Parts: sequence; C-alpha cells; structure tokens
Amino acid sequence: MIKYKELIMAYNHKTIEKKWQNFWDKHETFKTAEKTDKPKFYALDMFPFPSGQGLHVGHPEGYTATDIVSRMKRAQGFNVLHPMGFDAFGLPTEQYAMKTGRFPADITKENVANFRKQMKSLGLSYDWNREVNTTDPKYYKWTQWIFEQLYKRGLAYEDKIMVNWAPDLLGGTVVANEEVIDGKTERGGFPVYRVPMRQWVLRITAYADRLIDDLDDLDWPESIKEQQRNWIGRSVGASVFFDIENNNEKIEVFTTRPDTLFGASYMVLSPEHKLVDEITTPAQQVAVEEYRKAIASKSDLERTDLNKDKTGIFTGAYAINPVNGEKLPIWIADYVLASYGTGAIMAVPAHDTRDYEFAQKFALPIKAVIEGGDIDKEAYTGDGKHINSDFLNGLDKTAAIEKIIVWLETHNRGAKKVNFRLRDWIFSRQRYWGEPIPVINWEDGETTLVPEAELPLKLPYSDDIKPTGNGESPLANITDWVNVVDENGRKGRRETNTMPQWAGSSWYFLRYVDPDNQTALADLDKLKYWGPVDLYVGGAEHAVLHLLYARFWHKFLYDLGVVPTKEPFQKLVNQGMILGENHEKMSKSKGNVVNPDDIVEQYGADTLRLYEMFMGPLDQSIAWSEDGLAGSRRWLDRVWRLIMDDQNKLKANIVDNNDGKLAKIYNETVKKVTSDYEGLRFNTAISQLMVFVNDAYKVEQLPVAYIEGFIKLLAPVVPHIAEELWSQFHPDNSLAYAAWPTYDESKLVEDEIQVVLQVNGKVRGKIIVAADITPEELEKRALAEANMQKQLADLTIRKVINIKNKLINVVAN
RNA sequence: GCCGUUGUGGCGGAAUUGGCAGACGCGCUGGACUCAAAAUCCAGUUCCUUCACGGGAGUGUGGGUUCGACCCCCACCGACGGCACCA
Repeated sequence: MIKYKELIMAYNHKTIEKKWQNFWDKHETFKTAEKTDKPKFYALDMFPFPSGQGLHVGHPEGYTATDIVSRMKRAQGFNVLHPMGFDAFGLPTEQYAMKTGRFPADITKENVANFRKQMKSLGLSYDWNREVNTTDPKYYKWTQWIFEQLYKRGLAYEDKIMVNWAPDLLGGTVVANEEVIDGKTERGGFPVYRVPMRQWVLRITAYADRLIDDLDDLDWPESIKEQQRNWIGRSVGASVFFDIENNNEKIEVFTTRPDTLFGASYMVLSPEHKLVDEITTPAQQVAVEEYRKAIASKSDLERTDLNKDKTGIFTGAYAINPVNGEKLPIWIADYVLASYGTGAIMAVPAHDTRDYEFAQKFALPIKAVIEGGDIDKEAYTGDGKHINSDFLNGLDKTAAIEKIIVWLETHNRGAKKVNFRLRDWIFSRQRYWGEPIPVINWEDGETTLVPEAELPLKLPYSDDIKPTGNGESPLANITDWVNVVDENGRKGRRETNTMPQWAGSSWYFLRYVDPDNQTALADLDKLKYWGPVDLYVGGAEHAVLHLLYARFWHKFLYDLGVVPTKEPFQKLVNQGMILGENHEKMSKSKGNVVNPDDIVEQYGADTLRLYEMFMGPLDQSIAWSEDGLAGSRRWLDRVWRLIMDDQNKLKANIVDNNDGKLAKIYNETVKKVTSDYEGLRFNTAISQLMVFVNDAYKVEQLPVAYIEGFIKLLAPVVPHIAEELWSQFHPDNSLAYAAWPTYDESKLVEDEIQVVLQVNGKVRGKIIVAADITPEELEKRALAEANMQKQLADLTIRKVINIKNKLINVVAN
C-alpha cells in the first residue's frame, strides 16, 4: 500500500540520489586518507553475511547511525575510517549450492555484488577501497595464520568431544546443541546420538579472567557486559580432596561453600566420571551399569531442562570427609554434570537446594551447619552463624570460608580455586564452505602445520560438496587435495574440518586498516593510529559469541605484539530490531516484511534513512509504520519548499541580511543537533531540525548563513537532498568536508524569562520577568499575581522556595 | 527459578542535575486556498469538569523520602531479552 502519492514535484529523489551517488563515486569523496595529523575516528558496522535475500530494513538502521557520525566527524575535521565488508563463509551458501548444483564461491560473488549495490543505493559513505571478504584467500591467509600462532602456543588443540551426531540427516552430520530438540534434529526430526568425536578446540578459557576483568573499562551496554560475565561464569571457591574407603584414589570436588564441609552427608559423581568403574562394588555393578546406559542416550538438554526430578544410584562405595573422618556414601546422579568443575561434588543437603531435593528423595541424612532457616521444609542457602562445625562454630560465611581454606591448605586436603562456566571453543566444522584448517596428519602420527610461506591453504574448487556420511567434512572426498606427500616420500592427509563462521569475523576490523598488506595482517603503525574502534554498531544477537571470540583473538594478538590495544571495540551500541507493522518480528510467513529496495524506489534513500532514525531511540525495538515513513517524506518536501521555489530556483527570501529573528532557534539547533548526534540520539536531533523548519516558515527573511548551516546539520541524515540544496549555493561542490556549524552561546540567553508559580507544588500561574530580576523582586511579583492571590487568600504562607530563573513554590496551609 | 532491560496520550516517542509531563512526528478535528477534491499553509488535540476564567485527576500498581518525584528508595504486577541442576 502506497500512502504517499508520487506527484510531479520539485523534489525528485530518483534524479538527485543517483546524481550524488555518482558524484561521490567519481570523486572518491569518502576515500580514507592514510595516517595524518588529524585526529582519527573509526566508525564500524558489523559486517553482514551476504545472503541471497539481500538487505532487510533492519540493516540500514545501524548503518545509517554510523554513517551519520562518520559524516559529522569528517565535517568536524576528523580523519574517519568507515569501511564495509562481508562475512561470506557459512552454511546457508553451502546448502544453496548443493540444492542448485553451483559453486559456493560463485553464489557468494553474486550475493556480495547485490549487497554492495544495495548499500550504495542507501548513500552510505563507506570507503569501498577497503572492502574485505572473509572468503578471499588473501584475507583468510591471515585467519589461518592466526590459527597457526594459536597452535604454536598451545591454544589450539585436538580433543575427543561429545557431539550431537545425526546419522540420518544429510547423509550423516553433526548438529549444534541449538539444533537438537527433545533428542531429535530440529529439521526432519531425526534421532541424535551423543558420540565422542575428534574436534579442534581453542583454549579460550586461558583468557577467562581477562575477558571478565577488562569488561569494566568498556563503554558497552550493561546488558551485554552482564551476559558475557554470566557466560564466562567465574565462581570462586575451593577444591577439596576426599579419600575413598578401601581405595587409593581420591575424589576432587569443587565447591563455592567449603565452609559447609561439616554438613556434607554424601558425595555425587557424574555418571561419566572416570572413577565410577573403579569404585562401584560388585553388588551395585548391574544397577550402576543400567543407570549409566539410560543416561547415555539423553542429550544434555534432556538431562537438565526436561528432568527436574532427581535420579541417581548408590555405588556401594564410601568416601571419608577430610575434616571429621565421617563416612559418606558415594552416589552417581545426572544432576552433576561431567563438564563443570571436576564432575564430582560434596553434597550438603541442608544448605543446597539441589542436594536437598536429592537427599529427600533417597532418604539421605540432612545436617544443618548454619543457623537460620528451617531445614525440615527447605534448604537454607543464606548467611548465618556456623554450628556443628567444630572450629568454624560461631563464624559467619565469609570468615568461615577463609578459615576452612587455610585448614585445607595446611592439611594438604584442598586449596582455594576459581572455576569457570566457560568452556573451550569447539573450532571445527564438518563443512566445505569455510577456511581450511592448515594442518597435516602424517602416516607416522606426526601432526604439522602448513608452513607459513605456503599460506593461504586454498579451499579447492569442487562440485561434490555433499557430506561424506561418516562425520567428516566434504573435503575428505577431494582426494587430490587431501592426500599429500612430503619431500621424503612420507604420506600425509590434510585436516578436512574447516573453521566456523566466527573465525573470519574475529579480526576483520583489523584488516580494514591495511587491507592489501601482503606481509602482515595489518601494519602495526597503522593499527596504532586507527585502533581501537571508536564506535561499533550491530545487533544484540552477537552479545556473546562474536563479541567474545573477537575479544579473545584480540587479546591473543595483543600478547603477540601484533595489535596495540587490549580491547578491540571501545564503544559498542546495539541497534534495536525493526518489527513489522503488527508489532511482530518480520517474517515471510507473517507477511509483514518490508523490502528496503521498494522504499528507496518509492520514497528515496533519504526518506528511509530519516524515518529509521526518527522512529525512536537507536537501541530500541520499534514497529514499522508506513504512515510514519510517508510523514518523513512529507517533511523532506517541506524542507525543499522552504529553500526552493516552484521553478526549482532558490527562494527570493533567502538573503544576506540577518534580521536576527531566527538567531536563538538557529544557535539552539546547532548546539542540540551536534550533541545529539554525538550521543546517538538521532530521533531528538531530527525533532530539533523540525522545530527549526517550523520557525523558519514563520519569518519573512531567511539569512543565507543560517540556511547553509541548517543544510550542513541535515546532511549526515539525508545526504543526497542536502548535497543538492548545498549545490544551489556552491555549484558542483560536495559539502562532505565543509566545516561543521558552530553556535554562539550569547545568542542562547534571553532578556526575558518565564517563571512558573506554584502553591504547594501545584502550578497556579506563570509570569514573564526580566532575566536580571533580583530574587526579592521576583518573589514580590509572584505573590502579587492574580491567581496566586486567589489561591493563597485563606492560607498562611510558611515558606517560599525560589529556584533562580525557573520557579517559585509557595508552601502554605 | 536467576540475571538484565523496560512500562508515559489513540500511535511512535520527548522531558539536561529532583523543578511547567506529553517536545517532535503520525492520526484525528477545524479553518484558509479551490467550482470541488488532493496537495499545501495555519490552528487545535492527555482525560474529566466548566459558556468561560478556572478546577480536579494523571507517567504499570501500592507505599515512602521531599517544599516539589516519570526521575530517588521499598514491595508488587506486566512485557521483552539472556541463562537455566554450573556445585
């Protein structure tokens, strides 16, 4: 439905937008200078995956935001780096290629061309000379190089890991946890088995502490920082060693509450714990085996989400509490996860909800060691005086933890310990369309890296990219690529797994700084000049994965001395989602999808940019409104008519003379718009520009200086129409680098001010007074005002609050 | 369940440090222009009450602090996002 009717109008967005896009291209207006004396500003968008669908209306929101800031900063004399590129590896392309029998590389090329064309049609001021593409061998050479550095420092390793294996899907493939529902694949409903498989893993946990601690200094949304903290999940506690009766092994547990050690009444191992076979007594052997078998077919999801009812079985063995020598029965239960801590716990049912539930179900003893609460009803997890705890009696939680840790350490029974929820990053994918992992496995068992001089290790062209069916990547089928022989005739086989999509996106912002460098991922001096990113805008869906992985790689590169800063992105902003007109997420099935190409065609890119910025705060999710969009276009028409007449000439009332009538509003507008752009408050900046236009329509004469200033303020949001209007004053010249307007503070103050009059906090009137009035005189005038007199007639004045130049509040009763 | 964000007219949203609630836009109403319509320009538009001046209520709910609260504090309710037996 088209609400805005296209008429024969003076403001023709089609001609104007094409004209200026060509102008910018031809003159390379936005080509970034190398290092200069100017201060730098690095404004970055999260680069997109170039899907076959093209841009959706959510993309231009973030892109316009960084574009506005970039354009303002250029006018303010900054050297601005504002690049764009493509995160082009990924499963959707691979699947589309299989369906159509085409090469992923060819599909990618087309999609990228389409994306670039769409972005140019939006008038975004990117320096396209710096475009990067993660699938370009010249780019992924350095992705592979970073992997090799990680490997050399022991931060990339191979491990057998439990994966979700779906043998009946796509001829056998591994699926992600998110793709498994109720033990079946999300697509197709095929059964999923948990099997151990050899995977490449990156030791992100080695950086866990720094990844948490360095969040404090970042200018990021609190919610994202909090998500990362929770994801990393640092908890401080102690590890404690328990002897086993009639066995030389020890059980190590991690606990955040070592102070409750005297309250331990049993122990639990995860069913997969390596000591289970060793300690299970013959009498319990069959029962334990059956339990473990039942657990094995369950996914992690089922074990946690679907199973709040505790299950478990006694092993027949006993451990010894190191602090008092008590015998503790050892159980196995699936509420203890093999993947966290040591996969074993000491159970203190009196003071832990989960242990309490388990103890209730299996009639295990519950022994209180902290005062407070009622352990007949529920576990007490709060603080309090310790009881039944020998040398800890009388202490509170903090003091008791400190004391027991000293005891454990001096008796060699444990130590203070920090544990993380974060696990190492599974880095291999059994896919074709990703960066090859540059590793060779030789027949004698040796594993070597592809020598740096031979990078990039190129992904071979292949028209057979179907899964192998045995869990290996399609690359395993390409025999002349996989099989290698070294100079001594030794045979080897290349690693066939590829890297995940997160690899290329973990460092792309560094490459923009020096995109053609052949000898380093980027020149260190250039990185020193441009880094870190001053403004990074993108969707909140990348809160943990991309943003955590990128921080991890950046810190690693920092340790290598390859990058000069600890953190990659100083300021981060998440744009909100644009919802459909029915306030639901846009989707084809709901039929509420808005296509940006259609908007650009009908209303113009400037209208789209203006509308998306005016809808509301950048970080908020807001529903699309066709009426609102049409209103934005109408306002641009109104701006045009303010400056241009029916014959498309400058209006006759735009004059050199300045009668001062617009002085206050103009200076206010410059001040507010500048600071609002700076603070990314585009909706209020635009409303201020609207106020200026409303006022400008009410005066007879428009000073040239103010109109030029207004056009410059407008330009970052709607650059095409602004350039066209600017060219009326300065023919064939871009305003991109024209100096940003300044304001005169003295024009903002008024001779007369309005003061609000209140009685007991309620507004009873307003008076206009001279700005330099004395407080005494102001009070006198306020009390003399007619309605104030009426309101105060029967009351006694107790107090008068006099806020300078703002308000008088009379307290009376 | 836990953590985070958030709640303001018919709608999207403003409100600097605790000081006029509702800027700006959409929608709606009226006027000007027009033979008429569209477009445009101007004016009005939180709700109740009043011919009017004015008065009363009002920022999810209930309390509190204050001369004064959308803003600060306590408790609760709803929406959105994340995590989910993490010992």
